[in-house]
Amino acid sequence: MGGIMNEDIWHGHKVIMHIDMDAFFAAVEQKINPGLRGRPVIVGGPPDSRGVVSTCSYEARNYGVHSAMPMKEAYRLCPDAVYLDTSGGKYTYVSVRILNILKRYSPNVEPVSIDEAFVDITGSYERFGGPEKLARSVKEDIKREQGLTASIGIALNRFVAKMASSSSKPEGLVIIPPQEVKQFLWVQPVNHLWGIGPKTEIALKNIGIYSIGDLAEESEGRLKRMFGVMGPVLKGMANGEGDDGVRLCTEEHEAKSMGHEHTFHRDTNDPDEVTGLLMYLSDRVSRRLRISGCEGRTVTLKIRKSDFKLVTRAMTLNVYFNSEKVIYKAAKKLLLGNKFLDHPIRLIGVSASNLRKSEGMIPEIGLFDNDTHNGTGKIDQLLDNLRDNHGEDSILYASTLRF
DNA sequence: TCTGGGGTCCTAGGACCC
DNA sequence: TCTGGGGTCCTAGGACCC
Repeated sequence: MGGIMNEDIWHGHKVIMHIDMDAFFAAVEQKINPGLRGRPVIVGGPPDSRGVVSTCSYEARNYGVHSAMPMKEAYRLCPDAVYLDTSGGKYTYVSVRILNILKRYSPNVEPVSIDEAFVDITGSYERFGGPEKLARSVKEDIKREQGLTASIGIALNRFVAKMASSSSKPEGLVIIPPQEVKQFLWVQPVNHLWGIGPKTEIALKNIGIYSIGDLAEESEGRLKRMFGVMGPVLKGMANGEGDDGVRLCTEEHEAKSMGHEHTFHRDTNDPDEVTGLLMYLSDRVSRRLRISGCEGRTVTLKIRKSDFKLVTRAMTLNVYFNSEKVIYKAAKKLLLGNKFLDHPIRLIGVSASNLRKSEGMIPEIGLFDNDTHNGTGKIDQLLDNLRDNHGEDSILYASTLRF
């Protein structure tokens, strides 16, 4: 160590690795079912549904299919593809195994989503012979043990690492040394920057900013006037400045809201159909609250109308709740009180927010007495027990059976 | 082609309190 | 007569990410 040849280009910087699984859901399906290998696989539901593509295999991408594309359009482009529903359990199982692989290389692993994670390898890369050797070893482990490929980016902070991994999918490995961050960023279009979506991209183009390099040169004052607090942050990112702190997966992540939503196969304002779904969604939300030991105080009803316009109405209660009855009652009040049934509805959603951890005590109450301090009754407890022992769909409210 | 479902964060206005 | 300034809570909408 110490010779000029070995001088550490990372000295004084963190070394952050971003791992992104290639076409994750589709790749898992192809791994489980060898008959799907080499074929276009589209995960996201039946081809005639109103959904969008969640993930598709690279074979499907050759037909122009990509994620977030409406299912019906994917079908038009690639009618011979295999269409699959997403099935959470399988993917979570593989995801946990991949996180365990990553933990061999550093304890500082931050899962971003089911198929992505950041790893702070500042303190461990030397042990593996440098960042590149470490990354190659990670990819080999994932390939050998899970039969899947990943793309990896390494840089001095999280968002540059993420952009590095995105820049060479699939099976990529891109390392951006601290000295080369600006060259890497500035030639790219501005919408490649994390946090710049379609709206911001248009606003930036309107003032002549097309590349990240353009953004880096724009005056901070102008950006602040246009984008508020985000303005200067964006300029900083264009110059490679960003958060390099990795949040450990051992740190408890407290959810801020929990919700479920569903799009009807056809728009409807049939009261039975709408309230039936509302009951189902309320049930799902209350169940999630209880499983995670949370209570909420605010119920939000979300309605997407036939014209695709989104409306939300919220109600904050005086008491915390985690029972289906309380959520449903509030959601129904919001539905009827705002006359949402006067016009056809495309989607409804129910969510709970203003969350806190429940107090542990469960008061002694009668079977049909559901009006306890937090709204949890014996019936809910019975349902929880049934589902814990026999599965999530072992019991449903009668009115939810149609779904 | 007609646009999912799970979230987070930010903004802005109004009610209300001191 | 007119009418402050700060703070919190709540609601609604919107941008963005995976």
